[in-house]
Amino acid sequence: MTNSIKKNEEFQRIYQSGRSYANKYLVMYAKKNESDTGRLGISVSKKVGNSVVRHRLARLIRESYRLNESKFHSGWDIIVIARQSAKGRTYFEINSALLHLAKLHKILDEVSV
RNA sequence: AGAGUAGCACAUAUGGUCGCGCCCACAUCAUGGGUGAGGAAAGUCCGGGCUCCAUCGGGCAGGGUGCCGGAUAACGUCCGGUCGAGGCGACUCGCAGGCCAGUGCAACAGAAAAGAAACCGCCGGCUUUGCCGGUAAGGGUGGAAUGGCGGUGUAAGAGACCACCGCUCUUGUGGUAACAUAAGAGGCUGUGUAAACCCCACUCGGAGCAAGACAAAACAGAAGACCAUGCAGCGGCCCGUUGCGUCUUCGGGUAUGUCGCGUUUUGCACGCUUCGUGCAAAGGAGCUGUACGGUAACGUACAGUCAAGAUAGAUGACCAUUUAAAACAGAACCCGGCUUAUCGUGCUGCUCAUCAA
RNA sequence: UGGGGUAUCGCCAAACGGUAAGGCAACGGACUCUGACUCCGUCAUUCUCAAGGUUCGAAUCCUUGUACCCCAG
Repeated sequence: MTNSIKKNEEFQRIYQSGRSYANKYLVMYAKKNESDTGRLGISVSKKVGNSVVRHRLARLIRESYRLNESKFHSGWDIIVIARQSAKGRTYFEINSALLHLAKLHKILDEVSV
Protein backbone atom coordinates (compact mmCIF):
# COMPACT_ATOMS: atom_id res chain seq x y z
CA MET A 1 0.00 0.00 0.00
CA THR A 2 1.57 3.26 -1.15
CA ASN A 3 1.39 6.11 1.32
CA SER A 4 1.08 9.55 -0.18
CA ILE A 5 2.13 13.04 0.87
CA LYS A 6 -0.99 15.18 1.10
CA LYS A 7 -0.47 18.38 3.08
CA ASN A 8 0.93 21.49 1.49
CA GLU A 9 3.15 22.04 4.58
CA GLU A 10 4.81 18.67 4.06
CA PHE A 11 5.50 19.49 0.43
CA GLN A 12 7.04 22.81 1.47
CA ARG A 13 9.23 21.15 4.13
CA ILE A 14 10.63 18.68 1.63
CA TYR A 15 11.21 21.39 -0.96
CA GLN A 16 13.14 23.43 1.66
CA SER A 17 15.32 20.75 3.19
CA GLY A 18 15.39 17.89 0.66
CA ARG A 19 17.85 17.29 -2.17
CA SER A 20 16.76 17.43 -5.80
CA TYR A 21 17.77 15.99 -9.15
CA ALA A 22 16.13 16.44 -12.54
CA ASN A 23 16.18 15.01 -16.04
CA LYS A 24 14.30 15.67 -19.24
CA TYR A 25 10.85 14.61 -18.06
CA LEU A 26 10.81 14.72 -14.26
CA VAL A 27 12.15 16.46 -11.17
CA MET A 28 12.62 14.47 -7.95
CA TYR A 29 12.97 15.76 -4.40
CA ALA A 30 13.87 13.27 -1.66
CA LYS A 31 14.22 13.47 2.13
CA LYS A 32 14.65 10.80 4.79
CA ASN A 33 11.69 10.66 7.13
CA GLU A 34 11.50 9.28 10.69
CA SER A 35 9.35 6.24 9.89
CA ASP A 36 10.42 3.10 8.07
CA THR A 37 7.85 3.36 5.23
CA GLY A 38 8.29 5.35 2.04
CA ARG A 39 5.90 8.02 0.88
CA LEU A 40 5.25 9.50 -2.57
CA GLY A 41 3.98 12.92 -3.59
CA ILE A 42 3.19 13.87 -7.17
CA SER A 43 2.90 17.40 -8.54
CA VAL A 44 1.81 18.32 -12.04
CA SER A 45 1.43 21.98 -12.94
CA LYS A 46 -1.51 23.32 -14.88
CA LYS A 47 0.99 24.49 -17.47
CA VAL A 48 1.64 20.88 -18.50
CA GLY A 49 -1.80 20.37 -19.96
CA ASN A 50 -5.47 19.94 -19.30
CA SER A 51 -7.06 17.74 -16.68
CA VAL A 52 -6.79 14.57 -18.74
CA VAL A 53 -3.08 15.03 -19.40
CA ARG A 54 -2.28 15.82 -15.78
CA HIS A 55 -4.23 12.85 -14.45
CA ARG A 56 -2.57 10.51 -16.89
CA LEU A 57 0.93 11.64 -15.86
CA ALA A 58 0.07 11.22 -12.19
CA ARG A 59 -1.21 7.72 -12.88
CA LEU A 60 1.87 6.76 -14.86
CA ILE A 61 4.17 7.96 -12.09
CA ARG A 62 2.13 6.23 -9.38
CA GLU A 63 2.07 2.99 -11.40
CA SER A 64 5.79 3.14 -11.97
CA TYR A 65 6.51 3.73 -8.26
CA ARG A 66 4.12 0.94 -7.27
CA LEU A 67 5.78 -1.65 -9.48
CA ASN A 68 9.28 -0.67 -8.33
CA GLU A 69 8.54 0.10 -4.68
CA SER A 70 10.44 -2.94 -3.43
CA LYS A 71 13.63 -1.64 -5.02
CA PHE A 72 13.50 1.71 -3.20
CA HIS A 73 15.13 2.14 0.19
CA SER A 74 12.42 2.45 2.81
CA GLY A 75 11.92 5.52 4.95
CA TRP A 76 12.20 8.19 2.26
CA ASP A 77 9.73 10.89 1.32
CA ILE A 78 9.85 11.41 -2.45
CA ILE A 79 8.21 14.18 -4.47
CA VAL A 80 8.04 13.82 -8.23
CA ILE A 81 7.23 16.83 -10.42
CA ALA A 82 6.26 16.29 -14.04
CA ARG A 83 7.74 18.72 -16.53
CA GLN A 84 6.08 19.99 -19.70
CA SER A 85 8.11 17.67 -21.91
CA ALA A 86 6.64 14.66 -20.10
CA LYS A 87 3.33 15.34 -21.86
CA GLY A 88 2.44 12.49 -24.21
CA ARG A 89 5.27 10.17 -23.08
CA THR A 90 4.67 6.42 -22.75
CA TYR A 91 4.82 4.39 -19.57
CA PHE A 92 8.27 3.04 -20.36
CA GLU A 93 9.81 6.46 -20.86
CA ILE A 94 8.37 7.73 -17.56
CA ASN A 95 9.46 4.54 -15.78
CA SER A 96 13.08 4.79 -16.94
CA ALA A 97 13.18 8.50 -16.05
CA LEU A 98 11.94 7.74 -12.54
CA LEU A 99 14.52 4.97 -11.97
CA HIS A 100 17.29 7.18 -13.35
CA LEU A 101 16.49 9.90 -10.81
CA ALA A 102 16.23 7.39 -7.97
CA LYS A 103 19.67 6.16 -8.88
CA LEU A 104 21.08 9.68 -8.71
CA HIS A 105 19.58 10.00 -5.24
CA LYS A 106 21.23 6.68 -4.28
CA ILE A 107 18.01 5.38 -2.79
CA LEU A 108 17.79 2.28 -4.99
CA ASP A 109 18.89 -1.15 -3.80
CA GLU A 110 22.13 -1.94 -5.66
CA VAL A 111 21.16 -5.57 -6.11
CA SER A 112 18.05 -4.86 -8.13
CA VAL A 113 19.53 -2.19 -10.40
C1' A B 1 -24.00 6.29 -59.61
C1' G B 2 -23.04 12.08 -58.72
C1' A B 3 -23.83 16.82 -56.23
C1' G B 4 -26.42 18.76 -52.15
C1' U B 5 -29.68 19.40 -47.84
C1' A B 6 -31.95 18.13 -43.00
C1' G B 7 -31.76 14.86 -38.89
C1' C B 8 -30.62 10.58 -35.66
C1' A B 9 -27.35 6.90 -33.38
C1' C B 10 -22.49 4.99 -31.85
C1' A B 11 -17.93 7.00 -30.32
C1' U B 12 -11.17 3.02 -26.86
C1' A B 13 -13.46 -3.44 -28.48
C1' U B 14 -12.48 -8.80 -26.59
C1' G B 15 -9.39 -11.98 -23.43
C1' G B 16 -5.33 -12.50 -19.75
C1' U B 17 -1.81 -10.69 -15.57
C1' C B 18 -0.92 -6.75 -11.88
C1' G B 19 -3.29 -2.39 -9.40
C1' C B 20 -7.13 1.76 -7.47
C1' G B 21 -12.24 4.16 -5.20
C1' C B 22 -17.07 2.79 -3.21
C1' C B 23 -20.73 -1.02 -1.54
C1' C B 24 -21.79 -6.03 0.30
C1' A B 25 -20.43 -10.85 2.56
C1' C B 26 -17.93 -12.57 7.40
C1' A B 27 -15.79 -9.72 14.62
C1' U B 28 -10.97 -8.07 12.09
C1' C B 29 -7.04 -9.04 8.54
C1' A B 30 -6.70 -11.90 4.36
C1' U B 31 -10.18 -13.39 0.66
C1' G B 32 -14.54 -13.39 -2.55
C1' G B 33 -18.60 -10.87 -5.17
C1' G B 34 -20.81 -6.37 -7.27
C1' U B 35 -19.99 -1.60 -9.35
C1' G B 36 -17.10 2.58 -11.35
C1' A B 37 -16.79 9.35 -16.19
C1' G B 38 -19.12 12.39 -21.10
C1' G B 39 -21.56 13.80 -25.62
C1' A B 40 -19.83 17.43 -24.64
C1' A B 41 -18.37 15.69 -17.83
C1' A B 42 -15.64 21.77 -20.84
C1' G B 43 -16.81 27.29 -21.20
C1' U B 44 -19.76 29.31 -17.02
C1' C B 45 -23.46 32.29 -21.31
C1' C B 46 -28.77 31.69 -19.38
C1' G B 47 -32.85 29.19 -16.37
C1' G B 48 -34.48 26.23 -12.09
C1' G B 49 -34.13 23.09 -7.57
C1' C B 50 -31.55 23.28 -2.75
C1' U B 51 -29.24 26.36 1.36
C1' C B 52 -28.45 30.73 4.08
C1' C B 53 -29.06 36.10 4.45
C1' A B 54 -33.92 39.33 7.55
C1' U B 55 -40.20 36.50 8.50
C1' C B 56 -38.67 38.16 1.58
C1' G B 57 -42.77 42.49 2.34
C1' G B 58 -43.75 47.75 -0.34
C1' G B 59 -41.55 51.82 -3.27
C1' C B 60 -37.45 54.03 -6.06
C1' A B 61 -33.11 53.07 -8.73
C1' G B 62 -30.87 49.34 -11.77
C1' G B 63 -30.68 44.84 -14.88
C1' G B 64 -32.85 41.34 -18.52
C1' U B 65 -36.10 39.95 -22.65
C1' G B 66 -38.40 42.00 -27.32
C1' C B 67 -42.72 39.72 -34.70
C1' C B 68 -47.21 36.23 -33.25
C1' G B 69 -49.16 31.77 -30.91
C1' G B 70 -47.90 27.57 -28.05
C1' A B 71 -44.58 24.14 -24.81
C1' U B 72 -42.20 24.13 -19.98
C1' A B 73 -40.70 24.08 -13.05
C1' A B 74 -38.24 28.07 -15.63
C1' C B 75 -35.32 30.29 -19.57
C1' G B 76 -32.17 34.54 -23.54
C1' U B 77 -34.27 27.41 -24.68
C1' C B 78 -37.62 24.45 -27.77
C1' C B 79 -41.97 23.80 -31.38
C1' G B 80 -45.37 25.82 -35.08
C1' G B 81 -46.50 30.10 -37.94
C1' U B 82 -45.74 35.40 -40.07
C1' C B 83 -42.41 38.88 -42.37
C1' G B 84 -37.51 39.95 -44.52
C1' A B 85 -32.80 38.04 -46.88
C1' G B 86 -30.17 33.97 -49.67
C1' G B 87 -30.63 29.45 -52.85
C1' C B 88 -33.07 26.43 -59.47
C1' G B 89 -34.63 23.45 -55.22
C1' A B 90 -34.71 20.45 -50.63
C1' C B 91 -33.72 24.13 -47.17
C1' U B 92 -30.97 27.86 -44.41
C1' C B 93 -30.19 32.58 -41.80
C1' G B 94 -32.36 36.92 -38.92
C1' C B 95 -31.60 40.95 -30.88
C1' A B 96 -37.42 40.96 -36.37
C1' G B 97 -41.42 46.30 -31.00
C1' G B 98 -41.55 51.88 -31.29
C1' C B 99 -37.28 57.56 -34.57
C1' C B 100 -45.65 60.80 -36.84
C1' A B 101 -43.77 60.81 -27.19
C1' G B 102 -39.41 63.48 -26.57
C1' U B 103 -33.95 64.25 -26.70
C1' G B 104 -29.17 63.40 -28.86
C1' C B 105 -25.70 62.23 -32.91
C1' A B 106 -24.64 62.26 -38.42
C1' A B 107 -16.76 63.31 -38.94
C1' C B 108 -14.91 64.47 -44.05
C1' A B 109 -17.20 65.95 -48.52
C1' G B 110 -21.29 68.91 -50.10
C1' A B 111 -24.95 75.00 -51.60
C1' A B 112 -27.78 72.42 -48.03
C1' A B 113 -27.51 66.66 -43.09
C1' A B 114 -33.24 68.69 -40.75
C1' G B 115 -38.62 73.34 -39.57
C1' A B 116 -34.31 75.32 -43.29
C1' A B 117 -31.53 75.58 -48.21
C1' A B 118 -29.80 78.03 -54.91
C1' C B 119 -22.87 76.18 -55.83
C1' C B 120 -23.12 75.02 -61.15
C1' G B 121 -27.17 74.81 -64.45
C1' C B 122 -32.24 76.27 -66.59
C1' C B 123 -35.92 80.45 -67.30
C1' G B 124 -37.52 85.66 -66.90
C1' G B 125 -36.41 90.83 -65.92
C1' C B 126 -33.12 94.93 -65.67
C1' U B 127 -29.92 100.50 -64.66
C1' U B 128 -26.34 93.91 -68.81
C1' U B 129 -19.64 91.42 -68.29
C1' G B 130 -23.16 91.59 -63.07
C1' C B 131 -27.59 92.06 -59.87
C1' C B 132 -32.76 90.74 -58.71
C1' G B 133 -36.60 87.15 -59.07
C1' G B 134 -38.52 82.12 -60.40
C1' U B 135 -37.08 76.90 -60.44
C1' A B 136 -35.40 70.91 -56.88
C1' A B 137 -36.24 68.47 -63.93
C1' G B 138 -30.35 67.99 -64.76
C1' G B 139 -24.89 68.14 -62.63
C1' G B 140 -21.74 67.37 -58.54
C1' U B 141 -20.89 65.55 -52.82
C1' G B 142 -22.26 61.78 -49.66
C1' G B 143 -23.93 55.80 -46.53
C1' A B 144 -28.23 58.99 -46.77
C1' A B 145 -30.66 64.95 -50.60
C1' U B 146 -37.77 65.76 -50.01
C1' G B 147 -41.21 58.69 -53.42
C1' G B 148 -40.10 56.10 -58.75
C1' C B 149 -41.00 55.92 -64.23
C1' G B 150 -43.76 58.07 -68.20
C1' G B 151 -47.06 61.93 -69.75
C1' U B 152 -49.97 66.72 -69.31
C1' G B 153 -48.46 71.37 -68.30
C1' U B 154 -45.00 75.73 -68.23
C1' A B 155 -40.98 81.25 -69.59
C1' A B 156 -38.28 77.30 -67.15
C1' G B 157 -40.14 74.02 -63.68
C1' A B 158 -42.73 71.62 -59.74
C1' G B 159 -47.84 65.62 -57.21
C1' A B 160 -49.49 71.59 -59.78
C1' C B 161 -52.44 67.63 -62.52
C1' C B 162 -53.06 62.27 -64.73
C1' A B 163 -52.07 56.62 -65.37
C1' C B 164 -49.22 52.62 -63.13
C1' C B 165 -46.14 51.16 -58.93
C1' G B 166 -44.79 52.40 -53.83
C1' C B 167 -46.51 54.82 -49.13
C1' U B 168 -50.37 56.21 -45.44
C1' C B 169 -55.45 55.85 -43.81
C1' U B 170 -60.51 53.64 -43.79
C1' U B 171 -63.72 49.55 -44.59
C1' G B 172 -64.70 44.38 -45.89
C1' U B 173 -62.98 39.14 -45.95
C1' G B 174 -59.65 35.03 -43.91
C1' G B 175 -56.72 34.02 -39.45
C1' U B 176 -56.63 33.23 -31.84
C1' A B 177 -52.66 36.55 -33.50
C1' A B 178 -48.32 38.34 -36.19
C1' C B 179 -50.19 39.14 -40.93
C1' A B 180 -52.36 38.29 -45.79
C1' U B 181 -55.84 39.97 -49.37
C1' A B 182 -59.73 43.09 -51.95
C1' A B 183 -62.08 47.80 -52.58
C1' G B 184 -62.07 52.95 -51.70
C1' A B 185 -59.78 57.43 -50.23
C1' G B 186 -55.60 60.72 -49.30
C1' G B 187 -52.30 63.47 -52.77
C1' C B 188 -46.90 62.59 -50.79
C1' U B 189 -47.08 63.98 -45.74
C1' G B 190 -38.06 65.21 -44.99
C1' U B 191 -33.39 60.57 -44.35
C1' G B 192 -30.48 57.26 -41.11
C1' U B 193 -29.32 55.66 -36.15
C1' A B 194 -32.98 52.65 -30.46
C1' A B 195 -26.40 46.15 -30.39
C1' A B 196 -27.73 56.01 -28.85
C1' C B 197 -30.48 57.91 -24.38
C1' C B 198 -35.27 56.65 -24.13
C1' C B 199 -40.79 54.98 -24.66
C1' C B 200 -44.04 50.67 -24.41
C1' A B 201 -45.04 45.45 -22.82
C1' C B 202 -43.44 41.40 -19.79
C1' U B 203 -39.96 40.06 -16.04
C1' C B 204 -35.93 39.92 -11.97
C1' G B 205 -34.34 40.44 -3.84
C1' G B 206 -28.94 38.92 -2.87
C1' A B 207 -25.29 35.37 -2.40
C1' G B 208 -23.63 30.70 -3.43
C1' C B 209 -22.21 23.43 -1.37
C1' A B 210 -15.46 27.10 -0.04
C1' A B 211 -23.83 27.57 0.50
C1' G B 212 -25.11 25.69 5.03
C1' A B 213 -26.09 22.08 9.46
C1' C B 214 -24.15 19.18 13.63
C1' A B 215 -20.15 17.57 17.08
C1' A B 216 -15.97 20.04 19.17
C1' A B 217 -9.29 20.91 21.51
C1' A B 218 -7.64 26.15 21.85
C1' C B 219 -9.85 30.91 23.40
C1' A B 220 -13.24 33.78 26.53
C1' G B 221 -17.71 35.28 26.16
C1' A B 222 -22.68 34.02 24.35
C1' A B 223 -28.13 33.78 24.65
C1' G B 224 -33.01 35.63 26.46
C1' A B 225 -36.20 39.67 28.51
C1' C B 226 -37.05 45.13 29.06
C1' C B 227 -36.43 50.33 27.51
C1' A B 228 -35.21 55.40 25.03
C1' U B 229 -32.58 58.14 21.73
C1' G B 230 -28.39 58.48 18.88
C1' C B 231 -24.75 55.66 16.54
C1' A B 232 -23.41 51.36 13.89
C1' G B 233 -24.90 47.18 10.76
C1' C B 234 -28.15 44.80 6.69
C1' G B 235 -27.46 42.97 -0.85
C1' G B 236 -27.62 50.13 -4.37
C1' C B 237 -31.26 53.71 -1.68
C1' C B 238 -35.82 54.67 1.31
C1' C B 239 -39.73 52.51 4.29
C1' G B 240 -38.61 48.76 7.44
C1' U B 241 -35.54 45.85 10.54
C1' U B 242 -31.11 43.97 13.84
C1' G B 243 -27.23 45.20 17.56
C1' C B 244 -24.96 48.53 21.29
C1' G B 245 -27.41 50.06 27.84
C1' U B 246 -29.63 47.21 32.39
C1' C B 247 -31.19 42.48 34.51
C1' U B 248 -31.38 37.10 34.30
C1' U B 249 -29.55 32.42 32.50
C1' C B 250 -25.31 29.03 30.90
C1' G B 251 -23.39 27.74 27.21
C1' G B 252 -20.90 30.10 22.69
C1' G B 253 -17.25 28.93 19.28
C1' U B 254 -11.96 28.51 15.94
C1' A B 255 -8.65 24.36 14.38
C1' U B 256 -10.41 19.53 13.12
C1' G B 257 -14.10 15.86 12.02
C1' U B 258 -19.01 14.27 10.35
C1' C B 259 -23.29 15.42 7.48
C1' G B 260 -24.84 18.08 3.15
C1' C B 261 -23.33 13.75 -0.96
C1' G B 262 -26.48 10.34 -4.63
C1' U B 263 -32.58 7.70 -4.95
C1' U B 264 -35.36 10.11 -0.42
C1' U B 265 -39.01 9.46 3.58
C1' U B 266 -42.25 6.39 6.57
C1' G B 267 -43.88 1.56 8.44
C1' C B 268 -42.87 -3.66 9.39
C1' A B 269 -39.37 -7.76 9.78
C1' C B 270 -34.36 -9.57 10.41
C1' G B 271 -29.19 -8.93 11.84
C1' C B 272 -23.33 -8.50 14.37
C1' U B 273 -28.68 -2.62 16.56
C1' U B 274 -26.81 5.60 17.21
C1' C B 275 -26.19 1.49 11.59
C1' G B 276 -27.23 -2.11 7.50
C1' U B 277 -30.34 -5.47 4.59
C1' G B 278 -35.21 -7.27 2.84
C1' C B 279 -40.46 -6.23 1.96
C1' A B 280 -44.53 -2.61 1.44
C1' A B 281 -46.35 2.38 0.70
C1' A B 282 -45.56 7.43 -0.73
C1' G B 283 -42.34 11.04 -3.08
C1' G B 284 -38.59 12.19 -7.57
C1' A B 285 -39.13 18.45 -13.41
C1' G B 286 -35.14 10.72 -12.19
C1' C B 287 -34.09 6.83 -16.29
C1' U B 288 -36.05 3.04 -20.11
C1' G B 289 -40.10 1.15 -22.96
C1' U B 290 -45.26 0.88 -24.74
C1' A B 291 -50.09 3.03 -25.67
C1' C B 292 -53.13 7.34 -26.31
C1' G B 293 -53.79 12.90 -27.31
C1' G B 294 -51.30 16.89 -30.08
C1' U B 295 -48.85 19.17 -37.00
C1' A B 296 -44.88 19.62 -33.26
C1' A B 297 -42.25 21.07 -28.75
C1' C B 298 -44.69 18.25 -25.17
C1' G B 299 -48.49 16.03 -22.04
C1' U B 300 -51.26 11.81 -19.79
C1' A B 301 -51.57 6.62 -18.40
C1' C B 302 -49.30 1.88 -17.57
C1' A B 303 -45.06 -1.41 -16.90
C1' G B 304 -40.03 -1.97 -15.62
C1' U B 305 -35.83 0.27 -13.21
C1' C B 306 -32.68 3.15 -9.09
C1' A B 307 -27.52 3.70 -12.32
C1' A B 308 -19.85 6.59 -10.00
C1' G B 309 -19.91 9.27 -5.37
C1' A B 310 -14.01 10.56 -4.56
C1' U B 311 -12.18 14.62 -0.57
C1' A B 312 -4.70 16.39 -2.54
C1' G B 313 -9.33 13.73 -5.04
C1' A B 314 -10.60 6.36 -7.42
C1' U B 315 -11.12 4.32 -14.00
C1' G B 316 -4.55 2.87 -14.69
C1' A B 317 -0.19 -0.31 -16.68
C1' C B 318 1.52 -4.34 -19.67
C1' C B 319 0.68 -8.52 -23.13
C1' A B 320 -2.24 -10.96 -27.08
C1' U B 321 -6.11 -10.58 -31.14
C1' U B 322 -7.53 -7.63 -35.36
C1' U B 323 -5.28 -2.92 -40.90
C1' A B 324 -5.90 -0.03 -36.33
C1' A B 325 -7.44 0.60 -30.75
C1' A B 326 -7.19 6.04 -31.94
C1' A B 327 -10.41 12.48 -31.93
C1' C B 328 -12.06 16.17 -28.36
C1' A B 329 -11.60 15.31 -23.65
C1' G B 330 -12.18 13.45 -16.85
C1' A B 331 -17.85 13.56 -12.43
C1' A B 332 -16.83 17.15 -7.49
C1' C B 333 -24.48 19.53 -4.84
C1' C B 334 -28.18 18.21 -8.68
C1' C B 335 -31.16 19.09 -13.12
C1' G B 336 -33.04 21.89 -18.16
C1' G B 337 -30.77 24.46 -22.22
C1' C B 338 -27.11 27.32 -25.14
C1' U B 339 -22.12 27.80 -26.96
C1' U B 340 -17.41 25.91 -28.13
C1' A B 341 -13.86 21.33 -29.18
C1' U B 342 -13.94 16.61 -31.88
C1' C B 343 -10.93 10.82 -34.91
C1' G B 344 -13.76 7.40 -37.39
C1' U B 345 -18.35 5.08 -38.61
C1' G B 346 -23.53 3.64 -39.50
C1' C B 347 -28.68 4.84 -40.73
C1' U B 348 -33.01 7.70 -42.48
C1' G B 349 -36.04 11.64 -45.04
C1' C B 350 -35.89 15.11 -48.99
C1' U B 351 -33.92 18.14 -53.43
C1' C B 352 -31.30 18.96 -58.17
C1' A B 353 -29.15 17.44 -62.84
C1' U B 354 -27.50 13.45 -66.15
C1' C B 355 -27.78 8.36 -67.87
C1' A B 356 -30.60 3.69 -68.25
C1' A B 357 -35.36 1.20 -68.08
C1' U C 1 -14.77 24.11 -7.67
C1' G C 2 -17.03 28.91 -7.41
C1' G C 3 -16.62 34.34 -7.90
C1' G C 4 -14.26 38.79 -10.13
C1' G C 5 -11.02 41.44 -13.50
C1' U C 6 -7.49 42.70 -17.57
C1' A C 7 -5.76 42.59 -22.77
C1' U C 8 -3.81 49.17 -27.29
C1' C C 9 4.08 50.00 -30.16
C1' G C 10 9.69 46.26 -27.22
C1' C C 11 7.90 48.61 -21.84
C1' C C 12 4.38 52.12 -19.16
C1' A C 13 -0.01 53.84 -20.87
C1' A C 14 -4.32 57.95 -23.03
C1' A C 15 -8.49 58.10 -26.23
C1' C C 16 -17.10 61.28 -27.10
C1' G C 17 -18.85 55.87 -32.36
C1' G C 18 -15.54 60.13 -36.86
C1' U C 19 -7.23 60.71 -38.79
C1' A C 20 -5.02 55.56 -32.47
C1' A C 21 -2.35 61.11 -27.64
C1' G C 22 2.06 61.04 -24.68
C1' G C 23 6.53 59.19 -21.98
C1' C C 24 10.66 55.55 -21.81
C1' A C 25 13.42 52.55 -25.14
C1' A C 26 15.23 51.92 -30.28
C1' C C 27 17.04 54.05 -34.98
C1' G C 28 18.98 58.40 -37.98
C1' G C 29 20.99 63.37 -37.69
C1' A C 30 22.96 67.96 -35.13
C1' C C 31 26.28 69.58 -30.99
C1' U C 32 31.48 67.38 -29.05
C1' C C 33 38.30 65.60 -30.04
C1' U C 34 35.05 61.24 -28.01
C1' G C 35 30.98 59.93 -24.71
C1' A C 36 26.87 61.73 -21.61
C1' C C 37 23.26 65.79 -21.43
C1' U C 38 20.45 68.74 -24.84
C1' C C 39 17.96 69.71 -29.66
C1' C C 40 15.60 67.90 -34.43
C1' G C 41 13.46 63.84 -37.04
C1' U C 42 11.64 58.49 -37.69
C1' C C 43 8.77 54.49 -35.29
C1' A C 44 0.99 51.22 -34.35
C1' U C 45 0.98 49.86 -41.75
C1' U C 46 -3.80 47.63 -42.85
C1' C C 47 -4.46 48.16 -37.23
C1' U C 48 -6.18 48.15 -30.64
C1' C C 49 -6.00 39.51 -27.97
C1' A C 50 -8.96 36.41 -32.11
C1' A C 51 -13.44 35.53 -35.11
C1' G C 52 -18.31 37.07 -36.43
C1' G C 53 -22.25 40.93 -36.21
C1' U C 54 -24.91 46.19 -35.55
C1' U C 55 -23.65 50.95 -37.97
C1' C C 56 -22.33 55.17 -43.56
C1' G C 57 -18.24 54.45 -40.08
C1' A C 58 -16.08 50.19 -34.28
C1' A C 59 -10.13 50.29 -29.98
C1' U C 60 -15.11 51.94 -28.28
C1' C C 61 -21.65 48.81 -28.99
C1' C C 62 -23.37 43.24 -29.21
C1' U C 63 -22.16 37.74 -29.46
C1' U C 64 -18.68 33.73 -29.14
C1' G C 65 -13.78 32.20 -28.13
C1' U C 66 -8.28 32.69 -26.38
C1' A C 67 -4.45 34.11 -22.97
C1' C C 68 -3.11 36.10 -18.34
C1' C C 69 -4.06 37.95 -13.29
C1' C C 70 -6.69 38.35 -8.49
C1' C C 71 -10.09 36.52 -4.38
C1' A C 72 -12.48 32.40 -1.38
C1' G C 73 -9.86 26.30 2.36
